[in-house]
Amino acid sequence: MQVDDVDRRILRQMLAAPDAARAELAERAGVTAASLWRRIERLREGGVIRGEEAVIDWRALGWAVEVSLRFTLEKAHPRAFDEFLEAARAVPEVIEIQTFLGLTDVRLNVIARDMAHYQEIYRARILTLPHIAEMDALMLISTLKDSEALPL
Amino acid sequence: MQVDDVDRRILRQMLAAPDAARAELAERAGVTAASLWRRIERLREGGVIRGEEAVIDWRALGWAVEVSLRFTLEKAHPRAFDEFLEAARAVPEVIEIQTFLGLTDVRLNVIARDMAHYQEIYRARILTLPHIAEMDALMLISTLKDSEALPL
DNA sequence: ATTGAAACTGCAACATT
DNA sequence: AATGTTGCAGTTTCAAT
Repeated sequence: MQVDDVDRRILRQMLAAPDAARAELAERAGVTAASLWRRIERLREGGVIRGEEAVIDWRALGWAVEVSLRFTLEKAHPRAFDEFLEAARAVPEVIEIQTFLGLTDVRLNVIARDMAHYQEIYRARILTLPHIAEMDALMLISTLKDSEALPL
Repeated sequence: MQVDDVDRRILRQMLAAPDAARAELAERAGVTAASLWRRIERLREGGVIRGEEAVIDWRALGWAVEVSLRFTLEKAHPRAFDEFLEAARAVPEVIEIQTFLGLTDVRLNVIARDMAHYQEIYRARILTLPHIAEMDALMLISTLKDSEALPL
């Protein structure tokens, strides 16, 4: 899909000021509201903008623990990937799933109310996932995203 | 912050149908539009809802490669963390930064236009980051998020 | 919780460059 | 082919009740 400088300016503004009204975004990006609207529409259709998502702070909601788990799967089994992913998806506390090319096959992010709760989820719902060959875990401390310095 | 069942229902609906109009969300959550509005306002103030973000598909924008890099830092140096994070933040191609408790200290997600471009960024901007003791890299294939089965 | 008024948004038709 | 102008129905915001 064709994306020009104006589109990039709009995207940059959308990321920098996510809650701004469309009229304000148009002004910041230096286009009229109608033009902005048409371009956003095009970017949506072209798949560049997937949608607008509410960003939830799980910690504020009382889920104090987030753990990042890496898995290597049993490659011998032909359906290992599919079965593992399907099972992981069904665990409510798994809030993110990524697949990779490399030593590690899958990464899951898991949330829990506290460490005791995490242990519970870990034993009952993570270790029971099928086709795990190896895994390791890291406790997430903080996430930083830079909406200022992006390659747009 | 105090979050009741109605709040949770609203959050669930917001995650399940991010682009739905507020009026529709109100109906789905079984509250009036005014009530929905007040509750969303409260959840924002309480920090549970951080904001609404445009989700960008970097691949559709022409950034075909995304790599997840894990770093262990030189613990000897007292400012290693701060200096590493500051430097990482200044790299436009670094689109996500997370810090951990565990063997690995930091994870960066880096995007590039193609593999050649990635090699360039890797040599010029990643390997030059200060205080790296160890690192490993994984190429991201796909991200799956489950808005259906969340612990709400 | 309901009503209502003002502001804003999504979308379309048409003229303009 | 993309932009700006205008217009309007529908939605959101927010205060009064």
